[in-house]
Parts: sequence; C-alpha cells; structure tokens
Amino acid sequence: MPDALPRDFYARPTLTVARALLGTVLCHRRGGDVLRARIVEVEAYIGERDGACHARAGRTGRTAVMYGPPGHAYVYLVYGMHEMLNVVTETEGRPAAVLVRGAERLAGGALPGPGRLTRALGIDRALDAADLCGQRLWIEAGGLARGERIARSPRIGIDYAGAPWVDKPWRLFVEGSAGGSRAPRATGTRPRG
DNA sequence: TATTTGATTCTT
DNA sequence: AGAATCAAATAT
Repeated sequence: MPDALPRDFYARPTLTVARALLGTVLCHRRGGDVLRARIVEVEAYIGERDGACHARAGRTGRTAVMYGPPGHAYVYLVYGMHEMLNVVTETEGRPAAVLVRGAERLAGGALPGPGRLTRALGIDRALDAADLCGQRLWIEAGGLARGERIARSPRIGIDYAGAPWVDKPWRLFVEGSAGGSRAPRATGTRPRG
C-alpha cells in the first residue's frame, strides 16, 4: 500500500505540482472504507496577482488556508451547491493551490467535473484545511500509463479574470480520459471579444 | 444592510 | 438558455 505523498511534494511551484498530480490517487477515509480515485484533470491558481485566484482579494477567512503551509486541503462551496477541492502548494505566505477537476474511480467509473468528484468521494467543507499528510484525506503516488499524454488549456469558468490571466493555459489534463470534466470549449474554440 | 457574483451541474 | 442555491465580496 503506497504512502501519502510527503509535504515536499506540495512545496514546489504550483504548475510543477499540478503536472505531478496527474495520475496520482486521491484518497478519503470514510468510516471503515477508503474511497480512491485517480486524478486526471487539475487547474493551477497562483498568487494574489492571478485574477482568477481567490487570493486576488487578499487574505480572508476563506482563503486563509492558501496562505498556510503546503500539503493542506482548501475546500469551499461555489454556486451554492458544489464543493471544490484544492491542494495548497508552494510555501507558507504564498497563496497558491491546485484545483482537482476530474478523476477516475479505480473500480472503473469516471468522475468528471470538480463538483461530481467531491460529491462521489464525500468531500466537503468539513475537510477544509485538512492536512494531506494526515489520516483522513491524502494523495498516493501514481503515474501515467504508457501512451497517456498531458494536454493543457485555459482554465474553466473564470471569464471574470482579466488579461492575461483568463488565457493562461493552467488547466492540465490527461488527454482522452473519461474522468475529464465535460468543460465546454477545451481550447480556444470560443471566440472572445 | 443590500446586492451581486460565482474555480458547477442539471433541466428545459 | 436558465434554474438551483448560498457564502463571500462589493456596493450602499
């Protein structure tokens, strides 16, 4: 049984961590069971200057965990109904995180989309600030299968972010995976005025 | 204190 | 194209 990824894994540049997370296994202990899913889609949110990052408004009650040490969960509610799971990266004092957007159950089913993913694994705000080097929620090493390729695109649902952030290709995913979100317009198919 | 807005998903 | 649904940010 693989161990949880160490804190050093998360204490790296956010895009490096985002890429390294593809193929790893997200684990959540619920009761006597451990629910697992292989991560296949992520997005990077990097610092207060990133117009799409929640830390753009500075440190608040919600974003405090992003300012803390790496290797912790940042879980919040969006649109009044969906729990989003993020992994805090870089170093204490530098707010940045990776949003986990899509995964595949090891037992076969796809979990496309960040809201469906958290719902399927029973992840909610009770896990906000949870230590990923702890016993409740963690990530195990994994990798890409032979032939699997990483693709990238602009991030989804952040049209409010101004240039240049809205166009940063900080969404990374395993090409062709069923666990990828059915996010509209994979790459620049939508003309923007 | 009131209004607006989302790191989404599902139905019409 | 729009509803569902609410916490946080912004405006008043």
